[in-house]
Amino acid sequence: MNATDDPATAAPGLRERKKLATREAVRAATVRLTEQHGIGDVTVEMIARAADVSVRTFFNHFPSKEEAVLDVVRTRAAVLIEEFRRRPPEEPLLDAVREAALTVIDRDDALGRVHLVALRLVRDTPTLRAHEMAVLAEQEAALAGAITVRLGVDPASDTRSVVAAAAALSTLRIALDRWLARPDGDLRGTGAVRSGLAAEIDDAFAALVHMVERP
Amino acid sequence: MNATDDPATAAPGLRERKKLATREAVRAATVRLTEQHGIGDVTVEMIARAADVSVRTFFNHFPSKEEAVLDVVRTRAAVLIEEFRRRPPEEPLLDAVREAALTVIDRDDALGRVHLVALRLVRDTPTLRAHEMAVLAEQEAALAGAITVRLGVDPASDTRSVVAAAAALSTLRIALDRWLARPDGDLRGTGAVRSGLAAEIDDAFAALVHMVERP
DNA sequence: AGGCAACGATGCACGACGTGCAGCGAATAT
DNA sequence: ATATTCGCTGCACGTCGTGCATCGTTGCCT
Repeated sequence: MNATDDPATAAPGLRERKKLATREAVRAATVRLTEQHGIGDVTVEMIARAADVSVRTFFNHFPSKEEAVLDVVRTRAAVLIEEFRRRPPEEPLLDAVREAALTVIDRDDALGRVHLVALRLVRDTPTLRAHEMAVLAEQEAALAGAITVRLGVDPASDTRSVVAAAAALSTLRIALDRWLARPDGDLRGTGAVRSGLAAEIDDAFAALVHMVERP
Repeated sequence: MNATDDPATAAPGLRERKKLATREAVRAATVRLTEQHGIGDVTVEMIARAADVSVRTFFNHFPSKEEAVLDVVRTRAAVLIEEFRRRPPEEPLLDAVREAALTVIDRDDALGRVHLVALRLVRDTPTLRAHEMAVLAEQEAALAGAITVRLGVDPASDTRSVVAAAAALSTLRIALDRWLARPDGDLRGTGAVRSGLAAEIDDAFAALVHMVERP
């Protein structure tokens, strides 16, 4: 056990850093090769060679190539929920979701490029979209839990939270898709990215409200 | 070519019927074995033996065991959209979706038992849930198209239809899940099934409206 | 009826996937 | 300095999914 600090805030240590490094190398190689050849024509062996690790090591970090690409999505979704939890409780639900999403954008805006490529891959490749939906389904439960806390209702047998979580995530997904479809909104400065995506989110949420209010 | 009739309404012919029969046998065997051992501990070879076909034949009908189970979901979703298309255009959107869903229930209520088991399996098995989400993502596009037609708007660059489709399917999925969670609502008469599910659907849609209107 | 074309079922081969297991060597704790 | 933890690696093995050639049945045509 580390003598200096709590494990969460502690300096990662060399071992940990190396581990993270290889994981990153594997992830990057997967995204790059998938971008070049399409996920179907990439073998794990190719990825391993490109990342300069053994095949076995690849599987030590990810259960499949798809998951390696999806790692971005999973992380983003987790962060989104985390941010949502710290929004002020008096804020309207949809606003809280919206702001949480924008905060996520601001956070890894600097990472940018690689993430964008991965997100586009997920958006355009059927196999990856399928896996994305699976990830979102997992996070739907987590978000629903957070909403029950926010509303102060009984976690079990509460329909509202689950429906709200599902609707919110679906809407955000569509907004992100639409934004990714923009031909130019690639490597803008931070401000442009945020405002561009914010516009799409507003648009999508407006559509949701419109559907309910105007049958 | 069949001399008597249009191919769609024509008598299927022996070949076709045999094909359907084996497909059904395979599907049934998959569901049954999965129910017994869990999808993880079932091999395609086991299924093939149980259905009395070759392994190769299995893959001629389904690309994986998961898809064999998911076949129910895929069919139901397709029928749902078909029914939605024939709802009167002046009907409110959510009502149309609701009625279409109920019509689907009425349709294969008689098939009942096997379908219920399959749906429960999908609901409880992570792997199958993931595949379900993938199927729903496909159907989301189809439903969005149908909504586009209904609203008479431009299919491209219309956010409302996609958002509406996603929200509707998510809500229906949750309603179905909740209904499947009922311990007793298994093999009731037609009326009970319909009303039971109808109640869940109303509940879920109400939750959706509630979320939007009461932030 | 008889022969020909269409088509589903089958077996075979092969590459890829994913996991359990054991050994090695570097990082870390004592 | 020594013991221990832990990530990386190679190996073996069962399973998956597909292309290909073949066989037998069904359906169509004259």
